[in-house]
Amino acid sequence: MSEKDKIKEEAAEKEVVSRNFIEQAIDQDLAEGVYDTVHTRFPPEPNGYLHIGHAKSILLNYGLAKQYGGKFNLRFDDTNPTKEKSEFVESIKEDVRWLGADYEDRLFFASDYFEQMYEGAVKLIKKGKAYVSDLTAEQMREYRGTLTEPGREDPNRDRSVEENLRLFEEMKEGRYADGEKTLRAKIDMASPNINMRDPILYRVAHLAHQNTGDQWCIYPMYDYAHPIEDAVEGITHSICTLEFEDHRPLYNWVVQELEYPQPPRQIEFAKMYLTNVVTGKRYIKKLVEDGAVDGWDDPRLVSIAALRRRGFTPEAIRMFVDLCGVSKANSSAEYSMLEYCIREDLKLKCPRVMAAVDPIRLIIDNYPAGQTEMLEIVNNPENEALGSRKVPFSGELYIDREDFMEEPPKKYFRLFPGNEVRLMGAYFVKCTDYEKDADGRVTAVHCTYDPASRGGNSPDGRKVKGTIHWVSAADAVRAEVRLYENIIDEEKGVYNEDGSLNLNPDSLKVMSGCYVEPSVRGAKAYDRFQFVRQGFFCVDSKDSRPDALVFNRIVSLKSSFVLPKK
RNA sequence: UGGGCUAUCGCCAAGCGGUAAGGCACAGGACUUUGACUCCUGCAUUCGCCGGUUCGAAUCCGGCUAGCCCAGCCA
Repeated sequence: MSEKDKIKEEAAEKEVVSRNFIEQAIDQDLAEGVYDTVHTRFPPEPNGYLHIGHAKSILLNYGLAKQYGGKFNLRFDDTNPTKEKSEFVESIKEDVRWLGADYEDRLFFASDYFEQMYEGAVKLIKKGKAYVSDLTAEQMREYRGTLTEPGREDPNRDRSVEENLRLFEEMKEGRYADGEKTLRAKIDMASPNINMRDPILYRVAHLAHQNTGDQWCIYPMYDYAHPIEDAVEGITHSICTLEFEDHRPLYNWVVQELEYPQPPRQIEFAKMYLTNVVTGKRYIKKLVEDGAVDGWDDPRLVSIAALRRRGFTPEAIRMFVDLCGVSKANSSAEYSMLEYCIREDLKLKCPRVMAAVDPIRLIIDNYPAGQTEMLEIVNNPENEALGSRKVPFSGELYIDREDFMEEPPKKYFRLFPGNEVRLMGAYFVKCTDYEKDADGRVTAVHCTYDPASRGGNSPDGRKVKGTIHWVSAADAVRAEVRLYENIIDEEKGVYNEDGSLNLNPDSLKVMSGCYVEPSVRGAKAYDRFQFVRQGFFCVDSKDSRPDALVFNRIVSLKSSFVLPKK
């Protein structure tokens, strides 16, 4: 009965899962009948690669649509041809799809609405709400005023509707050079909100656009274009980041003046990054140019492409985003939270296999010479569905260097002279001797095995404290394993005083002579494994070949074992 | 110094006037053929600060402090 109460309580707890402030706003809108559906969008400018920060926006928007039975659009905000490339629209589409944010057939481009935007501008001019300005960029800045002083009115502010119409038409026809004329909204030059001081709606730019080519030489500004894009697509909740809060009055001004029947509602949230990561385009560009990283998808980076290559799953990223939550407080999540998510996701999904990343030989002196036997080992003790495999065992194995010590500290319960351990899934072995090279480096460890302990248990009930992993030398698959640490030196923080990055010199360790058990032979790109006692690993999609496997360490296993310092 | 926003445990984050959820991290312990996993246990007499209202305040009011954003013909 107390058992029942517990279950009840747990169920109640689940019901009470709190809603974030955006969900609360949507609930209210729905309850009040402001909207009867939810339609969101992810509106990236195709000017670079997506990173973990974008994942939050994508998954938040997609998740909301799904949760409320609504729709989700992918829309490229391509209103500034100077920065945009079709290369980026392709990579963004790939990343969004990979993350699982299904926009179905709703892929849009802001540039598809250029005609409507133009007509909207004409409408504003006719309403006396917009005018053509002759001010240069520099003059514009002077007239704008400062944070504390109001701006001054544009000398062209009171041009007639007819003249504005003619001038704007001429802008469109290409009669003016870049920067010669702009179209401005007529709002309030004395507004304490600088965004409302007659913001520019259109600028002239004689430039080919990635989507519309040479069709246009005037391009709408974000503040004018974005509300139109949302309204045209029937977006109900336009979710963006905090820095646009000041733009909301302008957003509302546009949809109101253009008289859209069901204006969308802009809601801002705080973007969240990870602590100690690099996301700045300039910085990453420099790392790539300097050869400090392998490219924009170097597994040490946190672009979506990098995370994918490292071996992260969309599920783990989704879990991470969910765990972080949504709020308006600027924050930065610790990397350990992401690590938790990927371990949690992979724990049951991956087969657990054995690999000697830094191998030394283990010779079983009393094992019949030339003999090999096949041992059946389960692939994942926590997930029977993954079945089992046969692993060859012989008298000469590889083990990891860390699993042997000549002079062990206290509480070390791996291999050392005289100590007995279990070879996982195989036999008990007792260390009898070891060999060193001229430099004093251990090259081989000798032991004897107990034939009665086959499978890993002794019939006499004898216990061992340590269990180590192994690979049969003659059957092992040679592989390269790449061990990653944060590319940033976490002790010092991301940036140096001069603005350069504090790089961690040990962020990449390439282990080239690793031995992996034969069951991984033929592993393909993105195949993931747990290397028992070590971590989760993923076949590198760029450099791995069937006959020369390359593994990326996605994340290590947690460990409370630390070797005491000598 | 104008405007906007934010402040709850090391990091996220609930809380919406009735007496501080949860997760990550961390620390103990149990279990263990992964020093993993799992399971227990611990982890904010206190909500940026100071006042006020109230029987009662993290929640309401006033004042202060700190941080973030805004003066692109970028988004």
